[in-house]
Amino acid sequence: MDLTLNIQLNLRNPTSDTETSERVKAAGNRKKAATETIEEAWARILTMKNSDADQAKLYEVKAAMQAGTIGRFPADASKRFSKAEALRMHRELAERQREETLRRMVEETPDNYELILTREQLVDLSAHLMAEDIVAVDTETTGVDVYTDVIVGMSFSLPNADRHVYIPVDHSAETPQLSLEYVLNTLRPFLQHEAIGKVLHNAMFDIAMFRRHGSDLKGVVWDTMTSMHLLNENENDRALGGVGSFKLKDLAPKYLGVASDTFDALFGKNAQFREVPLDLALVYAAKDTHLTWRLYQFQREHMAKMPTILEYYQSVEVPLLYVIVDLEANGYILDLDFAKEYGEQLHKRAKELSAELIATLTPYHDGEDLINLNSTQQMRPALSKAIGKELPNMDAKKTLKPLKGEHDVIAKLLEYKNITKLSSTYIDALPLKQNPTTKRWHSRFNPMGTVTGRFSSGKDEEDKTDQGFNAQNQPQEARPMFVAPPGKVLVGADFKAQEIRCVAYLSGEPVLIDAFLEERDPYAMMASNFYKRPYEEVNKNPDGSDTKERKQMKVVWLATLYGMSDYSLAEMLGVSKKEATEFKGELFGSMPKLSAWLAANDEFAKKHGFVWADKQARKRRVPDAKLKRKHIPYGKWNDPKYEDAKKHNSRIGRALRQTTNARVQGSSSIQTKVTMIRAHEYCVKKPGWSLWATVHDELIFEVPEDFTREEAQDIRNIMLNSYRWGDDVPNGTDIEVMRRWGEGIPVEEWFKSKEESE
DNA sequence: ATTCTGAGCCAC
DNA sequence: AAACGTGGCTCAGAAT
Repeated sequence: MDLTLNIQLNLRNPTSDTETSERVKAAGNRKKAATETIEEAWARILTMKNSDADQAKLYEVKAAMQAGTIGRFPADASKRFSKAEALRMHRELAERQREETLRRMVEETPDNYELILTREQLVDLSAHLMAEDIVAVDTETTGVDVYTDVIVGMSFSLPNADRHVYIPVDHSAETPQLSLEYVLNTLRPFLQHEAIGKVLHNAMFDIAMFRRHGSDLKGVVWDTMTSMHLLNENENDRALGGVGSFKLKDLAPKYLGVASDTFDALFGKNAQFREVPLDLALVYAAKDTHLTWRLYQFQREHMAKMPTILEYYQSVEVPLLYVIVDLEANGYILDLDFAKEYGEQLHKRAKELSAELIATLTPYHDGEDLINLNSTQQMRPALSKAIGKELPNMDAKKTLKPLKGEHDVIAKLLEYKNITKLSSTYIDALPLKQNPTTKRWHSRFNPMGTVTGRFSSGKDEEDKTDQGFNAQNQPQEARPMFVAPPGKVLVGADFKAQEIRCVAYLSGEPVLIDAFLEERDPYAMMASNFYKRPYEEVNKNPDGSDTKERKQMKVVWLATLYGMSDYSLAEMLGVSKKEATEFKGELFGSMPKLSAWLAANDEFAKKHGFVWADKQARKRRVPDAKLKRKHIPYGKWNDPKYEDAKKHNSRIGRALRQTTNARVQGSSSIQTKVTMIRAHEYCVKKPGWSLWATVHDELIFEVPEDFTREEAQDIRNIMLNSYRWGDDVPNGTDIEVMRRWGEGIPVEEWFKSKEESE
């Protein structure tokens, strides 16, 4: 209601022409009296130290004043003209522009945009929807919590009929509207029609929203947001030419040449769409599906030129959307008693440590206030003085840990940091994120959240409820908070050595392939090959622990996969750089096919500016790989003249480090996603079964606790056979059963102990 | 008062 | 010179 009033008020503009000219006149009169003219004031204000944003605003106001469109506020006119006043005038200017934009939007509403308000209109629309092949769909809601918020309207773009409609169902306008229930019932044949395609921007949100209101949205064939990720995963990155986001409003200007204002810019920050007047709601909402449709056509055309990507998108990423909606909706149960008890333990210990640390460090702290143990800025100088040694930074692993044995204060600080991180980020924070509607905890899994194709997990950009959390970085200590529902258990299945198997397949390296064929540990196999010693001897120590050689091989392996320099490798292994270089040289000398593959990845990227994931399903564009290195003469490294050259070269280095990793991580993510789709298909056929989570190389299921050996075997088959690395490299999996996350026993043991207790 | 950035650290 | 890939969250401190 507020907004409607505002708009009406503002259309009867308070700063009418006569008033404006009066103000201009008043300002002019006072100008003579003042010691400073407006021109002088502007000169003074514009030479002040203003931020870029402020400076731009100031110029806008100056131009508007000169054009006579805005004058000084009468209340301010007696005072000296200040920057603050100019900025207040800018706010009025911006507000007028906003109103003008809204007025124009309504005035210029295209003829084929229609508001659907009556049963007759809806019945007619329904018939036309059923005659379409593909329709663009969007919902307008009260918020982004798909378990709590409600639909206030929905829009559709019908390409065959050339119509773009908005159906308000819960706007606070006085105009009578159709009820949501009636609309959903009438449109159900369309919404649930598998063969009538649906195109959306961020489809997971709308699928979940429709489901919440009791109507599945079937037949989604394209998501302009996820497909944009596939077409340009760097769209987020302005340094690589992206627009900085994957929002429809940001993509439309770039790819369709259509200017598009954001919701916030048009309606204000915390505006509710249901308060937007219907004529305005129509043009805004219908434009959304119209743009979605046009973006779809554009994307479709471009992806068709990359048929392997198109095939992957349609057969994996699109079906996956439904899988993730289910996975997220299933959610988690947390053991709040566990969290409370554990949290109290942590607080108690943190308090003790905090008191001791403050007592020790206060004499070395310069500030007036008590030293803040969480501030690296305060802690570094104080701690340096306390131990009599200048610390370069406060990095726990690199800087503090090596000094732990010598200085009790550092040992205590490390324990303190550990505990406070654990409690503030996980143990205390998670219990507060329970969803008010479902009473469960729901994380977000973004299937296109990374540039390589892995999932990211966390909260929604637009989410103001603070209920989201990253489910993929829960530390070992926090995982037991997550418990299986009553009568169920969690079954975790990982891809054993997923990325190394992937490398074995992509490179064709026989040393690696043989390791997997013989079901041997690849690190031990590499160690055996490298040190020319028997496999058993380098695999496990007599006490069952991992050998030094195997551990070292794992470090080197991962280092290489991620493009680590010899310098860093030496640091990590505790040897000289020369030794590290030799070590790597010999190791990879013993695996020529792998070495050739690594080199080929870089060469390909240098030539083409991108690399492929498996089966050319996905590209990772690294345009910086094509740049030519700039020469920096010896001894000039610290010359400021070469700052840009250094930056330039480090971009190239970074791009080349990304190539191999992107191929491996990208291909592995495809394996995980395909397997998830198969796993989901299996779950929907089994009462009580659901997918619970995925953590990159791992799937976790929620299943009835009386699940059978046969069903466990089904899970194994799904893991091993849904996506294979060619014919030569077998997959591997370990399956475990848990009542609490992270406290698993091997599935065989689970069945054995069950039989024994019977 | 709100938003942004960097340091640091959790996961794979 | 920099030196390990992909993410997200919290806190401090600065910027707006």
